[in-house]
Amino acid sequence: MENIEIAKTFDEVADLLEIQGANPFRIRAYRTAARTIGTLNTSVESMLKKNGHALEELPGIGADLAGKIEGLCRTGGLPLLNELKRKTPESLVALLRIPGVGPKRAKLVFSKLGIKTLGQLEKAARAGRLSKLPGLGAATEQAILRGIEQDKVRTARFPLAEAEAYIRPLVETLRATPGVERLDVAGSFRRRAETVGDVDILLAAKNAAAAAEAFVGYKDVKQVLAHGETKCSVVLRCGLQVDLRIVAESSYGAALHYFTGSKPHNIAVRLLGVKRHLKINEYGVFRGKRQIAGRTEPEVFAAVGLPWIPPELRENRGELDAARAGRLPRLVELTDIRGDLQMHTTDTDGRNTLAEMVEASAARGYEYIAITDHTKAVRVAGGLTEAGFRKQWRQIDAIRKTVKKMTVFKSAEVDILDDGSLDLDEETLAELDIVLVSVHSRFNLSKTAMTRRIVRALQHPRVHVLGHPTGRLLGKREPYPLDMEEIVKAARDYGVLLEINAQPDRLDLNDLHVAMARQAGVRVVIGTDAHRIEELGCMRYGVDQARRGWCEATDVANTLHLDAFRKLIQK
DNA sequence: GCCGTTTTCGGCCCGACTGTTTTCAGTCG
Repeated sequence: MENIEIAKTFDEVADLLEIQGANPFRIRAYRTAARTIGTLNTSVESMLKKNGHALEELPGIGADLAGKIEGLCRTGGLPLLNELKRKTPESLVALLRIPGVGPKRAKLVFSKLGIKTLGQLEKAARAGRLSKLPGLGAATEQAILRGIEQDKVRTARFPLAEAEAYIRPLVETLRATPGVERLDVAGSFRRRAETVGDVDILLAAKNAAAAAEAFVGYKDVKQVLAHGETKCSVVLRCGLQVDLRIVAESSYGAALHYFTGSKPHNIAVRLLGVKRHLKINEYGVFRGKRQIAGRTEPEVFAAVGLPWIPPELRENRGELDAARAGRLPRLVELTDIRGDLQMHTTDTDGRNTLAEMVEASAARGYEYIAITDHTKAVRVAGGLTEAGFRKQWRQIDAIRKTVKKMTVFKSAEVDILDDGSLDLDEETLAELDIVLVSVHSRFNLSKTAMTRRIVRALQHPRVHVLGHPTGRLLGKREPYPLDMEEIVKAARDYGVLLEINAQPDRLDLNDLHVAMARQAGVRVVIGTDAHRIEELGCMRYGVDQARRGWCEATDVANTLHLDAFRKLIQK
């Protein structure tokens, strides 16, 4: 059983327990455990194989939950979940998705009206039967109906880059509003998560009411969900929800910390506060009624004895322990990047010529780039034959004579065929400076077969980089099944770099896999996979992902200067 | 259901907005 399945099972247990009105702390225990298991970077099954009691070492998992996880792995089922489903239809869980419907109301409509599904809820709302229930009125009924409509067209989470595009003009509007003194986009956006569900904006203003007005009156606001004195919430036309919080300057740091999250990180920090008899909220750090910190973010951390922690690490995945021990990584930065190791040209499916890509890359100040056009198996991209590459090399040789400041590596994104062999002959492979390999077909192999296929490719002595290792497209295509622990091990054993593909809808490896590679001592390389010159700018999203995986510059191969990088790729 | 530098029992992070219940529950983040 995969970790993610265990996490989903526990979340479902928590949902059903909530509807049944169980002890909130018991519910929280299941949610915490779900998150812990879901973000673990080794599989539970392999942990159990090594040590039967390893699970109990995990924070928030005691004897009981460890036993349940073990049972899940052994039998594939959980008796508690079956028991809960017997009492409460599992279809009720879908009702919790609707804004305005929580566990209490789900239980209420089920017990009073026999409603079990979203469809039945909609019907009851249209018939005005919800507003007759105690505690519900016409306004709530309408809100629920709107929520159901929204749910039908609900777009998935937004890739970070897309959210950025929608938020930038809103932020400019707010900054230009008279009286606005400070403004930050917080939340998962500031943590540089690969996707964001909503966007949190924090600001300090002389005139809070005017700032709130400017926010709810923004031209692209479709719907105002809440409009209070310090808190507003809207949905933009694009479907993105944006929350605004307005605080005093004296609370700004505490609020920035609070709204940056993540929630589990905040809870962990607040617990540290509780141990020191401090109360931490979005207004500051308080001893009794006296505020002792909160104007700046570093003050908040200092109050619980910690140095400032970069937002990308705030996921409660060990950053507090690392901070306490003085072992926070010095995260890689965009300015550390000296080269881009994946890009395409008009010779295959790129939109700019080789010369244009080279010129634009040089303008970014890179020391080196790799031209990685597709090979012939990728027909839709017009992949090159061996002869095609030789023709391209003549162009590169010519460019090398004129472009002196930047090295252009002859490279290719060589297709990994079904059986793990490579889509170029040995002679051509041997003449490439860098061999990047990746999978573009037969995504439906079994986990075992796909893992074997890729490991075999990594064993090839000419291979330097594994491109977009899991093949996912955010919101469009799931990663193909893969035993990432095996892939990382193979990368280490055969000296292959793992790519962080910086395309905003790939970001592949994900943050957890990056951390896994780093822990195994496998270097990553960040490539933009640019298909046009504008996409060379995606590098920063790849750097964000590396930072979320705790990477320092030394963990990222393309932070090396040219000479050191050349040495690294000598196999 | 978890956990322990006050505790193996009795705690468990904290606050805003909305609607409707005339004082607060439910929901949300």
